[in-house]
Amino acid sequence: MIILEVIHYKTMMRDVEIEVFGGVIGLLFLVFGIWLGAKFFKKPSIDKYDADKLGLSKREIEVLELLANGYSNQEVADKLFVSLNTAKTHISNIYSKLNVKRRTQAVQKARDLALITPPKG
Amino acid sequence: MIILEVIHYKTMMRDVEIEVFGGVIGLLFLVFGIWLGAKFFKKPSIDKYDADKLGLSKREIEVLELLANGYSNQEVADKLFVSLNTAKTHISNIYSKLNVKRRTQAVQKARDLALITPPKG
DNA sequence: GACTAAATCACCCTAAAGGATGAGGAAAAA
DNA sequence: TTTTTCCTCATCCTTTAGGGTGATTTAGTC
Repeated sequence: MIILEVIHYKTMMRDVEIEVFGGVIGLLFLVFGIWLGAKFFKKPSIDKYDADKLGLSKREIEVLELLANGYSNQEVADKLFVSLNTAKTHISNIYSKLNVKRRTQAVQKARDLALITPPKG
Repeated sequence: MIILEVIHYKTMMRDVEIEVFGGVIGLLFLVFGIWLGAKFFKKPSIDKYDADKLGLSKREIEVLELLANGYSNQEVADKLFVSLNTAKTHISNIYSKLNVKRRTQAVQKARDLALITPPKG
């Protein structure tokens, strides 16, 4: 293994250099460890597969995320730079595809199916 | 620093021992890194928030649960065997106490504060 | 007993949400 | 190129949600 080879080569160095080297190696493992920790404990992103199965478009997922964050129709429209009518159309289409009748149900179903980013944490 | 002292002491060891030592040190940093990564990226476990601090009554928590399950005002009323007006009053009071303006925000906040039963698990 | 909080219900009104439908343009797929 | 999907916006209409206020009853507290 390359790293161990380098460690072996290090035996020719002076004492101060050895300590610095050890620190660098430790730092590398530390960074790698943090990366591993983040990889396995960080919240998962949206499941595009399920979204496709329900026929939800990219825009609709976007709207769904906003609904889950408590935005009103008008706020969704402002956020996406579209008219209120457009936002309402998207929302209505979402209800149809999710087979629900209200936004709270849509958000609930979206959470269950992991269609949206989970709540903060 | 203790670890660096140990690394220094290591210079008296034989080559094979050096490699093993390096692996151990790396492993320690790795574990520490994973711990760090988990600490900052893992979803924190929900501490049981004191509903009393928000002044939410038992009945209001009940209503909140129903809102989180996507019920309409009328359905909440039916579920609790009260009038629609009563349900609306409870809901309005909830909004005031949670300092929100819409039901989706109330549900969101209730989830964040673990005031209601989590969706799953 | 008086005080307080909680739960209940009512009426008024405005704002927001939702249903149905049509339609035009852009982009991708056939 | 034709078709289809998506995004966009619109109008009309109904239903639901929400804000404000006041009132009654009951249960627990001081």
